[in-house]
Amino acid sequence: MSDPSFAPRPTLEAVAARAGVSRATASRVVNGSEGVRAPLVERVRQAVDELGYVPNQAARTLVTRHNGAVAVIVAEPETRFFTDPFFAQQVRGISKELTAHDSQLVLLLTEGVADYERVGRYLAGGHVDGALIFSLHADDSLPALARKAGMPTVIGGRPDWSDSSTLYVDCDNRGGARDAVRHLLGLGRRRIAHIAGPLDQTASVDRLDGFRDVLPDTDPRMIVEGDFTPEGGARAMTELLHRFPDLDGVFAASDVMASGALRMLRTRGWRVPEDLAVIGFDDMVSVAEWTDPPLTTIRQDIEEMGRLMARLLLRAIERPADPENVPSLSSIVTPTHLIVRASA
Amino acid sequence: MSDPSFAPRPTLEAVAARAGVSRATASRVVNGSEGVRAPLVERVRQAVDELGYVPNQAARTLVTRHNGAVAVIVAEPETRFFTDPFFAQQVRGISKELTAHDSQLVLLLTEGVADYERVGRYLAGGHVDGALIFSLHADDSLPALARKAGMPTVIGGRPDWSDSSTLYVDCDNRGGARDAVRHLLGLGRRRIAHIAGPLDQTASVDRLDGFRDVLPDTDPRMIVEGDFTPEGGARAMTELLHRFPDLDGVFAASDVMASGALRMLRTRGWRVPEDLAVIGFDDMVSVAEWTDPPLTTIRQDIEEMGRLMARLLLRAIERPADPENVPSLSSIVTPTHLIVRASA
DNA sequence: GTGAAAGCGCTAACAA
DNA sequence: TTGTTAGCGCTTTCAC
Repeated sequence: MSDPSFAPRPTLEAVAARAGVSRATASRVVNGSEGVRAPLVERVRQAVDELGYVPNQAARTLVTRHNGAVAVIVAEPETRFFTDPFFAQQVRGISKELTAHDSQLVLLLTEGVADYERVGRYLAGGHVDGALIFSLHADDSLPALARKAGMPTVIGGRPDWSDSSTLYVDCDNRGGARDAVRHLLGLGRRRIAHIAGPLDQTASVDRLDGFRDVLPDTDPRMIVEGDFTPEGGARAMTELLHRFPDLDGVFAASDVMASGALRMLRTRGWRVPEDLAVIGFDDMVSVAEWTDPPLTTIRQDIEEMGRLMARLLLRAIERPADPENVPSLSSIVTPTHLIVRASA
Repeated sequence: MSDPSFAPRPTLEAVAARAGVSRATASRVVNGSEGVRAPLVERVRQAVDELGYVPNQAARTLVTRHNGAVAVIVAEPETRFFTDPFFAQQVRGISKELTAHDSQLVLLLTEGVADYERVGRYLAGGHVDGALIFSLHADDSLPALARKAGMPTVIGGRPDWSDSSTLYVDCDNRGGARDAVRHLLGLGRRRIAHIAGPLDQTASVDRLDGFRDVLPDTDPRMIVEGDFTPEGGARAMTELLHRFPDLDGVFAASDVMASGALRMLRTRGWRVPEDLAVIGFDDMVSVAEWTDPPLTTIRQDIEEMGRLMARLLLRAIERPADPENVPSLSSIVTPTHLIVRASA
């Protein structure tokens, strides 16, 4: 094929030849090692430019055993991944941090356990230096997979097992939930219900625990499990109103669910916050600022959490856990803040 | 840690030794080559299982020169990528097709031309077998980059140059736009304006051309350029109403912009479709079904287009363009369909 | 049908 | 400071 694009890419060998040096020296220059005399550096640089040389990553990876790429694995059907702004923000943070460290983000979408085998192969195949895993549900085997593949791993959200060698980044879900409920209480509300997230996720459990910390004697029927979607939030709200027509406050475990609840309340003619105060969780700006009325909520800095996850992983990669020492890296829990808008 | 994950991964050598065969034979079995006697196949398989062997992809890539991964490059700031449901749908289609062919999707986010150097390095580094590029603006150098790296490439949307060797997948933007305008005309509307997309993108230009095909004598001031965001749609609508208070129809070049226009119209007390009929483009279900009133629009099957892009690329990879022959692969233009809801 | 051997392009000891 | 020499783990002729 005379297709120019099919001219084989130049190798380091070619660069070395052109610069009249050995492959080793060429390699040193390309990798910015110290101790190559200036004129040689110059010649090699020039050869690189003239030839349009770019190192072959596979060859490099084969010897250095790492490849400047990190996998982001989402234990959630694509539908939710692309639909819930939460993920977008987290990935944005990760992506920024990774880019700044010249590392590539490889997004691994899993449409259910069926894809896990593929993911396992990918990780074990040494495509990436580490893995970031999100949105784990109870008993998810993804972390085990990553561990078996020998991948440094950071988990988004507290895992449901405790194990000091597992790194994660989470926000203070429980504390945030307490703040939310106290805010409602401060508003004089006394009949407060909770729309929980899926209880197979620790974030949901922790927020529920926070709710109970403040209101330990709440009737269990005042707690309804949602699924982190607007529809789920609306359904839960309907159920709650059906059970307790005299509610005056609701703490929803996510803004997205709160938005569904708000929509439902409006269609039923409830006034928010007059009749019923609603508070969310997340401060997903694209949601909370656009509900009617705008949503009072508990802010967690999702993008920052993404950045922190990436940073932690990068560190874990460059400084692999030393079996002899106490692990030098540790998980991170970020603070939350009450953001008051109009709904409570 | 006595971390088991630090046991080095088994190599083909180890498998061969355990099975009592040569590395070559082990390789044949692993790769499913014909012509290895059954008992040997069995022994190798068993060794693979026992050792938990997974081929090292870097080593494999080094010799086969391809690596079962495809890059998806989005020429758009992350903000829009994660915000506009268009991308999500397209990626979903791509991801499905790729997964079905056991190929990995590597998402390369670019936050502007500054990142292009990184992307170029990545492509030339041979990390991936091909590239899918989206959302090109005029004079974007991404395709040139990919070509220089010798990457088979498929572009999402018609590129702004013509060149039969460039593969792309697009929908019939111009025909769809004509249908939209004719629908408005069929409703008896006579003062029809157009909210265009950014005119440095061919999709916008083609839709505008379709508009003009049907309404060649339209006052140029009835055409306002938006930016494919809801805010842009709202701004354009405001401007249009300011210029022509007697409008009775609007064709917006995207559902997302139409939703912004609708929101603006509602706040100003316009009734849709009574006072003003609005039609969009895309049939982004998550948008069009939820506007008030639900949006009449021109449907393009975005997910399917994603699938087609991936399929085309996969074919281009396995059957590299032969300069001697006429290219055996060709671009694809998919049909559009009018979807009538309530807004027009 | 199976194995021996030659690399793929690169980095990293080790010598010089 | 520079070059020589081994591999990294795998696929793939080419003999047997």
